[in-house]
Amino acid sequence: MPGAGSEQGYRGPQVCKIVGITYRQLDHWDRTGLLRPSLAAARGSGTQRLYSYKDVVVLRIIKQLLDSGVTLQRARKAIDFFRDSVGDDLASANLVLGASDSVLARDGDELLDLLRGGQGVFNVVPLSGVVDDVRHRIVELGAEAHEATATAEPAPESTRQQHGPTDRQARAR
Amino acid sequence: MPGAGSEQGYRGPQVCKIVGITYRQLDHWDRTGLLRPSLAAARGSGTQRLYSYKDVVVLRIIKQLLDSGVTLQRARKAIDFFRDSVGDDLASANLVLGASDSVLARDGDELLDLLRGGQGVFNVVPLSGVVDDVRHRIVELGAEAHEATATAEPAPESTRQQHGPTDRQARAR
DNA sequence: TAACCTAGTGACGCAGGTGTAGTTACGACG
DNA sequence: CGTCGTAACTACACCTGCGTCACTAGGTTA
Repeated sequence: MPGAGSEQGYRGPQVCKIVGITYRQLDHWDRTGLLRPSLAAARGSGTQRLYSYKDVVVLRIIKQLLDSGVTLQRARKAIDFFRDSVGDDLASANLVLGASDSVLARDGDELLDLLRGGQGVFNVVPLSGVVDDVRHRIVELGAEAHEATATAEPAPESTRQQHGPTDRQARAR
Repeated sequence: MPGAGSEQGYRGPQVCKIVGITYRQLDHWDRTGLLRPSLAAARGSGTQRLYSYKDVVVLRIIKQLLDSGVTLQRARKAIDFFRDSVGDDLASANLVLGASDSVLARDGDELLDLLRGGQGVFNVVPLSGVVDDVRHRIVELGAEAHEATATAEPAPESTRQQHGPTDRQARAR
């Protein structure tokens, strides 16, 4: 076991443990384009995928969507939207999925407006919760998964930026 | 076409139009126990299923869940909960589905508490919206679907009961 | 009673998502 | 340079949720 530090990002099997999915799923999601490792793709049997910290968060979002009974298809659309409209400030708001579109709601009021306005079903993903969740899971496994502590992680504090009085609201589809 | 009034409830193909699903789906959902017609079950090729008004509303809920990308599996659990905990006062609250349990949230505050408290994904179904929705759809098709105007319908007004200051909150699983 | 319309039934098939298992190949170490 | 561990690849199979289509059987009307 060589000294950690040279590696960046997380490798496939490790990601599975952190996120709580099977390797088969991770593989399938890569091949079908749901989410491919942004640091290093697989290039044959002997190689290995390398996922960034953000990748892990996104994967965890997908996992939670699945757990709550959302289709992979719907998750795909949600992730597409997420990638387009969320920058590096993960945990900034709530991701709200309607029947045909996705929205970012910054605070509770916006959320209530959305829920009151539309007559359909909404799937709500509290992003900050997911980010905290991922952090905990990494720490818990940290003892075992000694190597590959990511430099892609945006430093332990910076994720905590609270939402200001901005009223921006992205929308897609 | 005999004078309407002798019949009660809605027959299969009609329900499909109102709810917006295919006959195959309705059939499948009956056979697999998701929702069977509460007024009359099918008893052979020549017979016909008879659905109550509440059945139609529930079916519409399922349909909207599907549209928003929720699995049939999850919908099954949701409907089980719905049947157990919602009486005849449909449209009373919001049906909130978490990863492992279902909840009825009466007002916006309860909703926000739920969303803030849990760190998972939530699927929110505004029941009053669904009831209105069904009503409109029946009216729209009413001109064409002349027959079988249900007596199971709880009279055009009585559904509108507003939620009082009660703080009951059912929960399952 | 024969002809029809309507609605439920059965069999078949397909696609997506995933488990299982065996195979292959990179990279490290002796 | 051979061996080994690990991770990715391939093939197969299964299960759910339907679409399609041909078939069957009440009920009604002629």
